[in-house]
Amino acid sequence: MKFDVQVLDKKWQQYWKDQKTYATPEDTAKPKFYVLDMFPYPSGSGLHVGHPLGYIGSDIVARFKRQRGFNVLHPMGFDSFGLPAEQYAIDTGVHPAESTATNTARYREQMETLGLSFDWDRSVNTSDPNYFKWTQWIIGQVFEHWYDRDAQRARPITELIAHLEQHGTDGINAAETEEKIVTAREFQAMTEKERSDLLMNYRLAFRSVSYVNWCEALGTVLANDEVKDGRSERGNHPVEQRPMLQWSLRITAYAERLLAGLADVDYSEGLKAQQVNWIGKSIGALVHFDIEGHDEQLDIFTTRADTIFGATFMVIAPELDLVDQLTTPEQRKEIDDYLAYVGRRSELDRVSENKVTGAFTGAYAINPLNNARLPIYIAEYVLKDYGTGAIMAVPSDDERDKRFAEKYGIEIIDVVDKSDYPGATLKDKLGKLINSDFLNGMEVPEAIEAATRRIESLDRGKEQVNYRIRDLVFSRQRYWGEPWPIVYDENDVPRLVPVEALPVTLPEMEDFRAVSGVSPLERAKEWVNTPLGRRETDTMPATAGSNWYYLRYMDPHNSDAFVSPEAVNYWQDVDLYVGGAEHAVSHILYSRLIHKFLYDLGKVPTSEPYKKLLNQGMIGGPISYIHLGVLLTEDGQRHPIWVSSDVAEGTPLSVDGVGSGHLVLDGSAGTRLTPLRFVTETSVNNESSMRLYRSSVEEAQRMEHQDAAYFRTILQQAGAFAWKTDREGRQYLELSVEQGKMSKRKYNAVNPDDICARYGADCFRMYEMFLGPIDQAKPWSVSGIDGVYRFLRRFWNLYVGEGDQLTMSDGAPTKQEMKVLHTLIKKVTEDIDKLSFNTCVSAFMVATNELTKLNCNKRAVLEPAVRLIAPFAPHLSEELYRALGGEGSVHHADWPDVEEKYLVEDSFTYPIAFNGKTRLTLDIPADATKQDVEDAARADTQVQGYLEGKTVRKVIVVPKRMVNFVVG
RNA sequence: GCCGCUAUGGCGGAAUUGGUAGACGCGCUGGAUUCAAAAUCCAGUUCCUCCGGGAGUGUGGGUUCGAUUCCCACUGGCGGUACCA
Repeated sequence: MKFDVQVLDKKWQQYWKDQKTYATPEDTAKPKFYVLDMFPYPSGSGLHVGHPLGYIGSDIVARFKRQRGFNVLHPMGFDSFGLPAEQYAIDTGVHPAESTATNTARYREQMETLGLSFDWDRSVNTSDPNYFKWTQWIIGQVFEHWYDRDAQRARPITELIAHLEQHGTDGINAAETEEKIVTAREFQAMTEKERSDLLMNYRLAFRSVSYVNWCEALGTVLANDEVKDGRSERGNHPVEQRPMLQWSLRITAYAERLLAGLADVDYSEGLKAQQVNWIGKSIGALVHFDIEGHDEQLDIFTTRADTIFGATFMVIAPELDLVDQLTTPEQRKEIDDYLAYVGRRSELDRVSENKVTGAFTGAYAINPLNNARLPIYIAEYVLKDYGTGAIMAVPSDDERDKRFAEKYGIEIIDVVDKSDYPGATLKDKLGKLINSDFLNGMEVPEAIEAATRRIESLDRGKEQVNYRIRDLVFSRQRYWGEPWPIVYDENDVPRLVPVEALPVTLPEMEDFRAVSGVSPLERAKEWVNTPLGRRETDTMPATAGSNWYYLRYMDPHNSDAFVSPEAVNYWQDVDLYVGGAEHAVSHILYSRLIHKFLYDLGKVPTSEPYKKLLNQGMIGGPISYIHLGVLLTEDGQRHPIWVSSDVAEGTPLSVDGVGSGHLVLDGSAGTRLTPLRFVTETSVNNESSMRLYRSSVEEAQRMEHQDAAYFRTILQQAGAFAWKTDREGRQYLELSVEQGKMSKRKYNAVNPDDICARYGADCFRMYEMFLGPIDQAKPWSVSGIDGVYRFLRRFWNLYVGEGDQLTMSDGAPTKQEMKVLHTLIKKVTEDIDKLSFNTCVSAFMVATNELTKLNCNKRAVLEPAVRLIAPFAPHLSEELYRALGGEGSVHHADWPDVEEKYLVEDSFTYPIAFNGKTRLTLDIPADATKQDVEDAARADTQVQGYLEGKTVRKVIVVPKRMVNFVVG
């Protein structure tokens, strides 16, 4: 038998596939363990070395748990619907179903190459009709329910209808779009269409006109989490706010439970904090202000009711309908001009400029506590979506109100004396109330309470909890997603497509490009018009399929239900969920929402989907940039040139064939990404730069390669290159470099296939684990992989000697050999449980070094070691296990138990410290008492040397730890 | 700004409840083997040093017989988020 990684990898991967070694048996007698990796989107570029970090970690746990006697569910599938697949299809002309199938096959192949122990028979695909039938069913159920705040759960819409018929809205405490009051009589008199419209106010999946993130370039609306800094996360296109008729999920109904549930799960503090921030709970007061000369009231939300005597004006969001009603004729022009200005401004301007602007409506509100007249302004800084979209402005205690007041010359009344709290800012709720009538002298928290109570007693408002989280926009005007299972009748009443008619599949279309705000499905006339009615043409976002997929793996082929009660009652929930931190908010939050909804329906037995979450750290790679500047020649001509990153503006330059002048960095200057394959690292201590040599540029001109083509393009953009010359006379440009997430777009992705081919999957797996703690970010580097390879060779050589023959002896192992083995068992068992895989690899190295030194060839030591390394190096361990005569697969073999008796030491090497500084060590019997240890130490001549001429003030002896002499 | 994470040799990193800082690996240095190289093996490798020692876990303080570990105040890096009333 030879240590030939390519042969071993292929042999055992084929064997596992043939034998279905990793199939999950329906064995409910065993305890279950569910290890899940986050659903990948199968992109065209395949896996890079950052992806497997999590996959290997979870695979080790899955294999470990199998060996420990658990029935392990460890599946993998693909999030194949969604924007990226569709954009790719539009760019390449390949139908998304086709590209998805190709990419999925490639992902699976790569995962098999890594030796991952997935049960592929349970694989799912969100774009598979057998799968999305149940996505549609679940969303249909959401549509058929409303949220009863008193019962704190979802209830069937039929129960709401029954209540409305008997009592109207009286006695209903529901999660709703807006507060509505309807009597039973009114409800009974309603037409079907009117009823349907009213119910939309309560449904958990509902259709409404609201301001949404519209992305013109993508031709669709986006959810809040798909927008970053006013641009689409996918494609980086500008996004604007537009009122549109859209389907949404009422996640706000579950805000409190989503918050409370975090206490029951094992997620990192950071991740919990992100969820808490996203939900954004704040406790404050809703206060009604009268408006002079109007019947309407102005409702505001504030967390600082105590500062109400400091309110000197009101501000409402420009988008509110109330604006039009409040504007006086004299102010009409000013308001219209301002609204036009706001309309012109993109989300991006708003975010980036952060300046205070506004306009006066001409109307006045009346402070309910002191009847002060407060001018009502509109201003961009007040958001229509938060609270009531209106505020009472207290310039003395709010940064933005202060800037606004200063700009428009509005009075500022100090109401909080912060002199007792030096260093406190306006945001801190600290200080003593002044100029505030009955609140004077109170500390802020007390005053908030008192003011709220007074407002309530005057019936001018109430305490209110407010959330930052918005309902989840669940419509996309795109082709590649699940169609909403909704049809509209002749009166435009939406009806759920019955389960027998599911799935609603996509029509075949030649051209599925989105056209401004209209779903491409509108063009599939035959598909849209059905005997049941007119189909909804919006599709669902990618999150629809991914927020419940972990349940489908429990029972992937069920055609009667999304999961059978038996399956879900056995598998319950995910014990360990591993994936990237980029899904910390959206994916985790939305699947928690759907899970809680299904819990309310009694379809799942647990209230949280993921018990423990591990976010693997990102593996970064260098991203190199080539710098573009302008050469301003003496005759005033401007020539674009590529320059070294360290060349400063104004530097005199002379470029062959162009002339001489100096460098200008202005509008046309900038950087372009450079494919790393053309770049050489600088030799000395400089990680922020790399060199692009002229020779590689010339090589690129000749190459037939995608990267070479891109590279030629960027070089053609500038007419000349201001080469520098190194010591050997070679010409180069210096590029700037930063570490970043691996992606094909940044030309820094490293493919795991090449590494597996060279070193074998076992080596790759152990090397990735050896890089450091799995949850920490780190740059990719192959330096060190040789060390892991050498270790595997040495491990192999413990078993296989000269002539590739097994060299096992059945002799009794020595005490020392058993100690090495059991130290290893203990360390690896504990560390896998702690998800500390890097230290496991070290432990294997230490044990291998020691056993090599001991020349150990005892079966009693080496056979258990094979079972221990199996989760990390599945191929090599399988080969050795079988060679040693093991039955079946090593991956079903029992995990060795640690026997403490082998770990007991006869003596302990005590560090002897003087005043806390360790000076020497002494071997003292392990069972020595404190006094024995002290006596033994004092008896030592070296110790006596240190103590000579000094007074021993105190001696500290910690048995089996250390000895410390405190001397003076 | 706010929230979270993080800081240890030339590098990745290790160090149960506070108890020998630098395990393991890379790199580097020297040696063995070889005609030579690769591969392999052995030894050394935190820094300073007058070879007695001394300093040392981002910085400054504190608690302690003893601090990488606990407390206080800073600084840098990474990630998230932001007119959220």
